[in-house]
Amino acid sequence: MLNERSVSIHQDCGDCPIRHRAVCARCESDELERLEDIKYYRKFEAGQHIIWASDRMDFVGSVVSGIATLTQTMEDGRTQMVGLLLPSDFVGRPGRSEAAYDVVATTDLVMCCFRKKPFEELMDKTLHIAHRLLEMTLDELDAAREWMLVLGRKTAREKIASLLSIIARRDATLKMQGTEGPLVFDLPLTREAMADYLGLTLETVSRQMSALKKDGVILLEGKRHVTIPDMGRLMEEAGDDADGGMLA
Amino acid sequence: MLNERSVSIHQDCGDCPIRHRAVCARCESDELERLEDIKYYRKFEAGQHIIWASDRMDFVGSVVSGIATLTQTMEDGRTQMVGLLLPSDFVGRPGRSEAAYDVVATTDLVMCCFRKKPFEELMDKTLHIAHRLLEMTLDELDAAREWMLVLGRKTAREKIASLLSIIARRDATLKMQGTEGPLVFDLPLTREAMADYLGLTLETVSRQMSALKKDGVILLEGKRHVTIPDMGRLMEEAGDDADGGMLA
DNA sequence: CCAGTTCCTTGACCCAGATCAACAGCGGGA
DNA sequence: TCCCGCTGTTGATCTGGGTCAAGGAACTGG
Repeated sequence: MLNERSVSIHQDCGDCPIRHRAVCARCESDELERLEDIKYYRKFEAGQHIIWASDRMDFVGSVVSGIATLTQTMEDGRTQMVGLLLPSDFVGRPGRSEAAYDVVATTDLVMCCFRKKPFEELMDKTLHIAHRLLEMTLDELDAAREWMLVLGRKTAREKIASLLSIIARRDATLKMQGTEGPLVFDLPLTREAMADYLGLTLETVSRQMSALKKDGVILLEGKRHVTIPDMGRLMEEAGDDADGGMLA
Repeated sequence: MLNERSVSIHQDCGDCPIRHRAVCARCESDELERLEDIKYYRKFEAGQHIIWASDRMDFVGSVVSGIATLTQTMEDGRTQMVGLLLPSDFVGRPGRSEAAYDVVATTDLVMCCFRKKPFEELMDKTLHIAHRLLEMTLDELDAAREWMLVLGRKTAREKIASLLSIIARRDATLKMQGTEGPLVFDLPLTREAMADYLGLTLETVSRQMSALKKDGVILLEGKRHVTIPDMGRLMEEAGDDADGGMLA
């Protein structure tokens, strides 16, 4: 609401950058047309709340570009990030009217939205949407469970390495490159956001980043620009020996 | 496999105790008949592995009675429980052939199974099944995220209180009673299993159980029989002030 | 009845990560 | 230009929960 831009961008679904990964991925052209009828775009600025926990939610949608976080907060202020939303990820929960978590844009962000009611009606008639959403939800559930292992059992160093390897891998798939050569990317998160994701304090995050840098596991240029010379090494540090647990 | 009983129990779906909560909950009688054609029961003993992580999985199913756990293990033996499966919960992942986690029966257990292939085919034609499964998966995702807050940000005492309140609430709904009066139940988990769920050691679990008992938050009779005189008090101890985060 | 198991409890000590604190780098606005 | 606010780093110290160790209670089979 506040300084959100009601945008009149309109993009043809056929040219959409997330066409083949989002909730609409499996739709045929006629189904896509019906989605196109009810879709609209919204733009959010970095730092802006997209949804407030326990607010009424009357839309669902897909992240088109930018990054958002899903966050839970206790009364005394302790916060835990419970999801990282990248382009093509789905926001919202059909069949529930209240939002369960805060959704915050960490970068400037564009969403492709649908009003909840029409989307639900369309989903009831369109197996391709229901199936794709089920598949995406199952992937997210796997990712959440992977993350439970990180939170419950890994050391601070392993946690940092796990987060870096997840971001690196997602970034690589987004750029359509393999994970053999050195990987280079910009961290989309502040040290505090990383801490909230990992169940640590920002001081510990900073210290472990410095330690990984000193040990040559990562290279740091400025605070955010990361180079990973050897992905295998990083995964060892994460305790994920080679096979690698993925996060949606 | 080993000492599993290939059972010839056959139950009419109409009389099934989980009829209204399981993946088949929304099915009409004709849809139920088709499910009935492909279903079969399997019985597992307490302690027995139902599924091994990374094994080929060629069936899915619902827990009819008993309790099972979903567990992840690192190479060095650190383990984290990532799910607690109660009657009506669904096991398996349509569209994936490898199991992602170990599934272990913690009590004697009966499952209503479907071979994966026929189930998937049926799901493709039956919206009521696809929708119910989506709904259940979304609930599990909420529960997993709720649990991420517990693992990442709560103290040992809060973790124990959280687990107890979840078990107490589930038990109450199973018995169809409210959460006003004192709640009485038997813990379905050993101290070690509780520790694996909470990301603690069994010693810490034991100490905190003793502390909660000393402070009158819970009453203990033997090691497993728990009475909760005041549910509100327990939820305060869990840091969930009153509203209460639920776990599927 | 006893020996062996499994599950649990309790104590003593230690350490990884939290907490408290000082400070450095770096835009951005007037 | 200087100042301010934000993000990040690093040091000193503290502490919650881990680790190691010694038993106790209940159950099982011989």
